[in-house]
Amino acid sequence: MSSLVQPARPEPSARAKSNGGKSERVRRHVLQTIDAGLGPHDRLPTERELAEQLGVSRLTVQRVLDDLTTENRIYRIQGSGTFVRPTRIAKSMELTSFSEDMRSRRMAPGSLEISVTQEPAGANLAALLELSPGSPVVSIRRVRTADGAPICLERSQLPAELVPGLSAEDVSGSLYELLAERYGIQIDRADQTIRATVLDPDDASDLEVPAYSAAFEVDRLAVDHRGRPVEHAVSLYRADRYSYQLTVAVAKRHGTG
Amino acid sequence: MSSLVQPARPEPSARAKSNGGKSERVRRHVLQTIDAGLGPHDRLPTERELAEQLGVSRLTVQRVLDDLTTENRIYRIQGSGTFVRPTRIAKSMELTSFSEDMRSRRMAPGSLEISVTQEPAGANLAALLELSPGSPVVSIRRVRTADGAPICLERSQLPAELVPGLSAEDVSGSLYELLAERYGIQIDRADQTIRATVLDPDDASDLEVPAYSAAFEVDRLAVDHRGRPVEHAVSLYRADRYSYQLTVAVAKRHGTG
DNA sequence: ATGTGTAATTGGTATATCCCAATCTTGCCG
DNA sequence: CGGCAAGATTGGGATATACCAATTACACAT
Repeated sequence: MSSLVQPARPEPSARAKSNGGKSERVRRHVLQTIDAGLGPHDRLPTERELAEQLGVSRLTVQRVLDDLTTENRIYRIQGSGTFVRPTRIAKSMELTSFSEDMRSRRMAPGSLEISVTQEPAGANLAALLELSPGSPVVSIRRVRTADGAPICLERSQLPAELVPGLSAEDVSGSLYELLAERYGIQIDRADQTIRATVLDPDDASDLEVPAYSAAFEVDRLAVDHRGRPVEHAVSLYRADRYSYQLTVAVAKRHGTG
Repeated sequence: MSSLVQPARPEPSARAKSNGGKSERVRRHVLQTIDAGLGPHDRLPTERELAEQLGVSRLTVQRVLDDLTTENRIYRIQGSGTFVRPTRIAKSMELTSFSEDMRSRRMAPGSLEISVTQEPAGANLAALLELSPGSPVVSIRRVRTADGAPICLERSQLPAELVPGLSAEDVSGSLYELLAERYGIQIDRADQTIRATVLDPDDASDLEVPAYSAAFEVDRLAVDHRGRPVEHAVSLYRADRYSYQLTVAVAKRHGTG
């Protein structure tokens, strides 16, 4: 339906530095390297190589790579290397599970009407989770509450092999905490698409609001630190109880290029 | 109407480091210092002082302050000091003006039905812009377009003294670029609250969609690098043409504490 | 009282160096 | 062939040091 759009791009406002700092040179070099031949998940030269090639110290290279990591254009794995992120999406913000989110407002998170089922993955979902089509997937459906009032209708799907023995009682609380504690899976980041929408009568009923009320629809793909997809989720948030507040800032320290 | 909620909080997932790295110690110390007695815009000890007090190198302190800057908990002014940010809101993402946003998708940004008026500030607006009530404020109303199609209805308000001689012809393009080029005002960051809503018939008509269609309402307060409020704006985005896509990530390198 | 220039202060950038931790490679042994 | 251990590779963290750039404070001249 909607044409997906990204809110930001690594094209900072004009702020050319006359001195031509070395960091900028390194940054440009790395970005050119990426834009030139490198595809997603390709490996960049090592920090030590870049430092030597460009005639700067390794720490300077590290700073630049730190920035690019913050901007989600690359990721690093200690002992392995530095790699190109697939799509360069917006900037990072802190990952929020529903439970953390609510607790930070001193509200008690909970769940209603939990169902946990297992089914074979369709083509789309299989692609998202990097499974073969038909692989078993665990589907979790929950109405999330804060202090008992419904806030969010959440449908999560995970590869069944990652969560053996998962039952409905397990997911009355935080799914991410459960993943970490029982299955040793650390969610590292997630790509989210947020849309404004209106609720169809069924979903509205579950959230206890009138049909066609305004809502956020959040589509999320969460991955662990190695980039392995762990969870696909679609959440519907009541607009009258939930809004996004955030601070946006122009990028620091990167010249125009 | 809606209870404002923040999507994130600086409470990273449990990831205690056993070694007790120095960065963590410094981070904790700084955060405690802030939480203890310091209020908004109070000055923190200098980098050199912190380094000496905590027995670490200045560079280590700088890294920690870099992180806290990224997290929008502090800000730094070269030659002056390091200061506490007012409210600790979510994480930063790149600031996007509508024009930049559209160009990054290779769509041509434009404006329709521009009106520029001047009026005295009411109490609320005056407080937001840190003016005395009744001070003159320039109001800009625009229907923003991408490739000619209406996308967003935007109402901006700026202190009149900041933009002398502003006329309707001036704001057919990017307001932020105009501020930078003609008035030397660099927008540094903005606090935004994003809500899901439905369009009332008037606004829907301006955006050429049916009444009560879904939309994003973005409430923005933009400030320059010294924290001086420059613009207050309320924007309504067509949900069928616009969605937010972003990558969220768990915070790096900060232990649980 | 007002402006002006200089010096001190404070954050910004960069270097060289060291060791640690996670990962990957290689080769040996069963 | 499989598995495991040692070593090389690679990012992570920290130090000491030096100089630059923006801001502020203050003494001084007008």
